[in-house]
Amino acid sequence: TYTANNILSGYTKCRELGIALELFDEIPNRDSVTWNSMIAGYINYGNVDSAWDILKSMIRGGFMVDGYTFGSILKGVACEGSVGLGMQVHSLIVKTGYEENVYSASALLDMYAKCDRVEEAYMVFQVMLERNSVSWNALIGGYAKLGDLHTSFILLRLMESEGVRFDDGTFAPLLTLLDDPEFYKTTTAVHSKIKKLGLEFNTTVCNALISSYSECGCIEDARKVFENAIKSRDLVSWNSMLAAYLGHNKETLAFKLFIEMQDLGFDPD
RNA sequence: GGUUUAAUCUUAU
Repeated sequence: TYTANNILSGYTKCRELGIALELFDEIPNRDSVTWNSMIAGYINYGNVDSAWDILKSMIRGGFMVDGYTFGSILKGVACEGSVGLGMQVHSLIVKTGYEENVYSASALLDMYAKCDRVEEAYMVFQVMLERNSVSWNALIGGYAKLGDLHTSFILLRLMESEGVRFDDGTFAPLLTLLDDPEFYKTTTAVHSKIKKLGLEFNTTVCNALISSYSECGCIEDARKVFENAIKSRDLVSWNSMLAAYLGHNKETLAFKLFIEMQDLGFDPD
C-alpha cells in the first residue's frame, strides 16, 4: 500500500486524475493516506465535488479522517467560496474531534475568512488550543482582505507578543493592503520590521514590498528593493517591477527591464 | 537528497 500510495500521489501531482482514479480503484488495501491523496488530488485539480464524494465514501467505508483530510477539502471549499459545504465540513470536524488539530482548524478559519465570514473565522481561532503562524496569518489575511488595517495590525502585535514568528505569509497580505500614498509611512515602518527579522531577502516579501512602494507612489523605493533582491528574484519580482514602471508611466524603463529579464533567462508570461 | 497525503501569502490575468 505504501508503494501504491507513492505512485498514486505521483499521478495526482502530474494532474493525471483519470489514471490516479483507476489506480485508486485497484488498490486493495486502501488506508487513510490513499484516500487523502485522492482527495488532495481532486482539490488541487479544482474538482471540489469529486473530492467531497471521495470524502463521503471514505467515511462510509469507516476510514479514519484526519487533519490531512480536512486541510485538503477545506482548501478547495475556500477557493470556491461555498460556505454551505464549508459548514458541513465544520460539523464533520466537530463530530470527529478535529477541532483542535492545528491543520484542520487553520484551514477552517481560513475557509471562513475567504467566504467573507471573518466573525466565524475569529470564533474558530479563539477556541484553538494550538496556534501556529499559519493560523495567525490566515486570520490577519482575512481582515486585510476586508481592508481592516486597524484590526490587522492589532492582531500582528498580539501575534508578536505571543511569540509566534512572522514570515512571508504574515507580511505579504498586509503589504498588499498598503496601496496608497497615505500609507507610505506605514510601509516604511513595516519594511524596517522586515529587516529587523531578517526577511528582507525573502522573495515573496520583496515582491510585495515592490508593489506596495509603487502603489504608495514611491517608485524609487520599489526599485531599491528590487535591486537589493538581485539574488532572490523570481518571475513575479520582474512582473511586479514591470507593473510598477508601467503604473508610473515609465515605459522606457519598463522596456529596458523587459529586455534585461530575458537576458537573464526569465521567460515573460 | 532527509519526499506516500494536509492549512496561510506576493505580480499579472
